[in-house]
Amino acid sequence: MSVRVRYAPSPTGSPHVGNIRTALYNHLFAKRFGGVNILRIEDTDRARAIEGCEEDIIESLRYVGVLWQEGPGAAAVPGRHDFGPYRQSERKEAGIYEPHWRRLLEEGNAYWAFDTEDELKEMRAIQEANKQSTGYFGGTWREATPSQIEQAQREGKPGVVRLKIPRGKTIVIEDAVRGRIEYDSNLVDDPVLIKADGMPTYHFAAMVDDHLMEVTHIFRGEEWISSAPKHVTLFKALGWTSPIMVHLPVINGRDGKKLSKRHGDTACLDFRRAGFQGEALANFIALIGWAPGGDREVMSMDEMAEAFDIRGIQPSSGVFDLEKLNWMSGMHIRRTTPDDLLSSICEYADRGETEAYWSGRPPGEGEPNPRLRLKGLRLLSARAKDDRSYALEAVKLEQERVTNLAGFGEACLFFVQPEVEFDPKAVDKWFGEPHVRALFEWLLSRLEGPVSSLDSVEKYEALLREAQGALSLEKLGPVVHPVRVALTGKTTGPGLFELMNVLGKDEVAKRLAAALKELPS
RNA sequence: GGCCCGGUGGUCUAGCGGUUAGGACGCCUCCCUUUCAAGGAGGAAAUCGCGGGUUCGAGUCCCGUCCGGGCUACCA
Repeated sequence: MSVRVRYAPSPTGSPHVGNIRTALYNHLFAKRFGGVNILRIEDTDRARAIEGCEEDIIESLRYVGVLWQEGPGAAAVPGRHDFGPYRQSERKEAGIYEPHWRRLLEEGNAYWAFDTEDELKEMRAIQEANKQSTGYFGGTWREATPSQIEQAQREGKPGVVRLKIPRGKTIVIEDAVRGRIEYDSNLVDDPVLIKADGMPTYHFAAMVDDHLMEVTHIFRGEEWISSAPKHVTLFKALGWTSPIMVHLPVINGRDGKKLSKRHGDTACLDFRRAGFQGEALANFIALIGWAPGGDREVMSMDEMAEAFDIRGIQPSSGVFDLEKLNWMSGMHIRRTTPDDLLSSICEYADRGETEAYWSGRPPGEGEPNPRLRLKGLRLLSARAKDDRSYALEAVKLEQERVTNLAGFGEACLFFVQPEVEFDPKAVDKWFGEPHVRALFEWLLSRLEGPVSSLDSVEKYEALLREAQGALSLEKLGPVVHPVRVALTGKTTGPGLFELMNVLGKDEVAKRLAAALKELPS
């Protein structure tokens, strides 16, 4: 039987990295075994539904490179059996669930219950007072007679359908990650299958859909593990075989607590806004909770799919370590071809959310200066439009010292800004040296004079070495460093000769002249 | 409270009865070098949560215990 898996989010918020990791595992697993990945929207809770959420889900998936062959946003394949619709609200409307719960009722595996909210609350209070487990273990309705039920219905009481969990048994679940887990069925309460508004609950809809959609493996968060006995009971009652369950460990924040807003970026799309490439994020989150064989870490989506194996999934929870993401992101930046990289940078720079993301951060304290970053990004993207090869050369020179798309903003800024913005510390460090004025003037005279063509890295190097000799300097450093500050405004960056070669003779001359004016008199 | 899951350096992890407990991020040192990175070579950092067993031998198996987490909804 071929593999069929599903990512089944409920549209209650923008998916965070933990959710997306689940989606990623589904994709990797399907891809590894040539199976199908399904996107199914679990929108059975009308009260919690958030408008526009489905778009966020789809965008998040596309961003990290998760593919799905069935469900909203999937391209229809002619001739293939369609298991849709793929939104549970639509499935409910289509009457897909009803025959199954009716059957459960008829066969005595489920029952109507008409407890009011207050009655339920009171029951729970009593259970708590008596230190019993809370939940619906029978109440007044599990063993109600048909006439009692009829009467309640006649009175128009709102009712729910509950699954009748068999008592006095051991319910066994086989988890692919943790192995065999046993539950005392007396401790498993009767879950609601159909709510009073007629909508199915997760417990019912998800399992019915998994069966109908011929799902073979259920990848889901660990938080579902304790309701798994309800699910296997349901499958059994319906005479269906349960898919293999794969419960995934949770991802925590730095402090070991569940990932939340106070950890900063947690939504998948936050990382797109921050400038991480989708594949880098995917690589990183895949490795929280899963280890491919060997010592491999930096992997493309294809490489991960090839290596993906449930046996490599960790049962223990993991921590989201931004430092390591940064490193991994840098590795992916280096693996990207310069041409693709430039395209990604421009796309990133041009996206509206980028500006919103960075301009909303306070300047200072942290490393990146949002103002310079945005300025660089904007200018670089503009430059790429009318002189792509220039922008490409700039990107190439910065490629190995930048860790994500956003970093090209400040890194490439000096290449594309009309006037260099000097870092005061760089100026303090080098422009005060006594030989600098003479150095700049010497270079300027050579550049403005009838020099032979300066069209290679080597020629720039030769020029600077000549300057070193002309000024009788022992080392090349005193030549290189001030010139670097003059041309870039900074003390760090690509090799000076390389960068001069990209800037070109005229621009170098212009900047040297401008720098001369910055020198203390 | 009850039930369930988890526990190897700060972090991600390898390990599947016998290893000097391996790798990666981060940190430190050195090399390379015009700076910063990248790259290379080293280093500090884990009595494998703790305590008992089983065994010639335990991170690996068993029990207990502690700590962390999840569930305990007509939410998913």
